[in-house]
Amino acid sequence: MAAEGTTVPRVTRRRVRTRARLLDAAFAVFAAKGFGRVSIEEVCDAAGYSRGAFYSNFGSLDELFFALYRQRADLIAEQVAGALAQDGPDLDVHASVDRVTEVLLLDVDWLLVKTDFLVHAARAPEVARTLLEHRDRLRDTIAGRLARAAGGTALPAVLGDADGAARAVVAAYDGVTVQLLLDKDVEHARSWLKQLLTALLTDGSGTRQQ
Amino acid sequence: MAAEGTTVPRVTRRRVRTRARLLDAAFAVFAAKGFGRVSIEEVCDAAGYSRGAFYSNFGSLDELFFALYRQRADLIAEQVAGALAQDGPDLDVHASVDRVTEVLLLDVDWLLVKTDFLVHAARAPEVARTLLEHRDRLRDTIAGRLARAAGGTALPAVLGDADGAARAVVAAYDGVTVQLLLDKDVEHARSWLKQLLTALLTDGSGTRQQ
DNA sequence: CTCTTTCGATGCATCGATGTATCGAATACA
DNA sequence: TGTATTCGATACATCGATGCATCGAAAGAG
Repeated sequence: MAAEGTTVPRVTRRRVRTRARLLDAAFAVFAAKGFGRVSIEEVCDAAGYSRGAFYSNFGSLDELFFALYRQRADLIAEQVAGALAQDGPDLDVHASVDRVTEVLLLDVDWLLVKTDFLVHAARAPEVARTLLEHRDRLRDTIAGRLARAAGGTALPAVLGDADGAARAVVAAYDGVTVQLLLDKDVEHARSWLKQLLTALLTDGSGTRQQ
Repeated sequence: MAAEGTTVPRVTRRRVRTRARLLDAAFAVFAAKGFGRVSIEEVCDAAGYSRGAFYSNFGSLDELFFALYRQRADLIAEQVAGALAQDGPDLDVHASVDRVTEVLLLDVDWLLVKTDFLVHAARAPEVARTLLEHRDRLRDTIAGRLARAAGGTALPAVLGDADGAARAVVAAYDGVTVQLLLDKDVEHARSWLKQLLTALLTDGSGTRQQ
C-alpha cells in the first residue's frame, strides 16, 4: 500500500483489457502477414481499437512485438515444464517425448511468430539475449529431467552429458520447425520429431524401426 | 540466331553488370538490416545506382529477393555436391562430415538472408515450393552419398533408410543454424554440428567422445 | 451521485517510400 | 565513325504510415 515515490497511476481495469486485446490481435495479424509487413493500424483494426489506444499502451510496434513474444514464450515454457513433471522419478523416454512433442508443435501460428522474432533477434544483440535466456531455461528444464533419470536409461555417449543431450533436443525441435513452416504438415512433423528425439536419446541399438 | 517471334532485346553488357552489382549490394544490405527493414533506395545506394536502374532490372523488392535467393542457394548446392563428391566410393563419415560442415556454416550473412527467406516463404506457398525444391535437391545429394556407402558403414536403424538419415542431417543443420544466428559463434556451431551429425550417422556404440 | 483522473478516438501535419514519365548518356551494330 | 536503341538518372505525383495534440467519454475515489 505504500506510495513508492512515483505516484502510481490509478489501477485501471479497462487498460489491461485493451492491452490484452491488442496483444491477441497482434498475434493473429503477425502470424498471418509477418512482422515486417504489418502496420500499427492493422493491429488496431483487428483488435477493434484505434491508433490512440495503441500509442497509449505501447511506444512502437517493436515494443508490442517484444511484449507479445515474452507473453507467449513464458506460456510455452510452463507447458513444457508441466509435460515433463508429469511422470514419476523414473524417466519413460517414449512417453515424455510424446508429451513434449505435442506441446512444442501445437500451434503453427506460434512457430511463425517465433521465427519472425528469431530473425529480429539475429540482428539485435540485446533482443537476442532475451531469446537465448528463454532457450536456456527450456534447455535446463529438459536437461534436469534427463539427468534425473540418467541412471535408468543410458544416454548415447556421443552427445556428452545431460546438458548436451538437451541441446540436441532443442536443435531437433528447431530443425523440424523449419520443415514444418514450409510444408505445414503438423502430423508429419510431430511423428518425425518423435522419431528424431528417440534416435538421439536412446542408444542406436536400443530401438528398431517398426 | 533465329528470331523467336518476340524481338530479343539487344544483349547489353552493361545491363548484366548492374544487375549483378544490385544483387551483391542487396545481399549485404539484407544481411545487415533484414528484408523487412530495407527499402529499394537503400539497395540502390549501396550498389551505387539510382532507383531508375533498379526498376529497369526488377519489378519489386520481392522479385529481387527471390532472384538473390536462387543465385546464392544454387551456389551453396554446388559447393555441397562438390564436398561430397570429393572422396572415393567408400564413405569416410568423419571426413565427409567435416567438409560439408565447413561449407554449410561458412557465411553467417548467408544464414541470415536464408532465414529471412524462410520467413517469407512460410507465408507464400508458391515461394515455399521453390525453397522446398532446393531442400529436396540438397537432401537427395546427401542421401545419394549415404546410400552409395550404405554397405560399409551401418546407419542407425531408427532413422530408416538413407533418405531418412539425410532428412536428419538437414534438420540438424537447420537446428544448429538457429543457435548460431543467436550467439554468432561460428566455431562452436561447426564443432557442434559435426558432433550432432556424427551422433546421428554412426551407431550410438560406435563413437565415443574424446 | 459528483468530481477528478485516465483512457482512447479523431483530426492533422509530416515523412519516407513507391512507381512512373521523361531525358541525356552509354553502347552495340553497320 | 555514325546512328539507332537501350540503360539508367532525375524529377514528380501519390500514397500510406507514423506520431502528436486535442477532446469527449469512461471509470475509480470520495
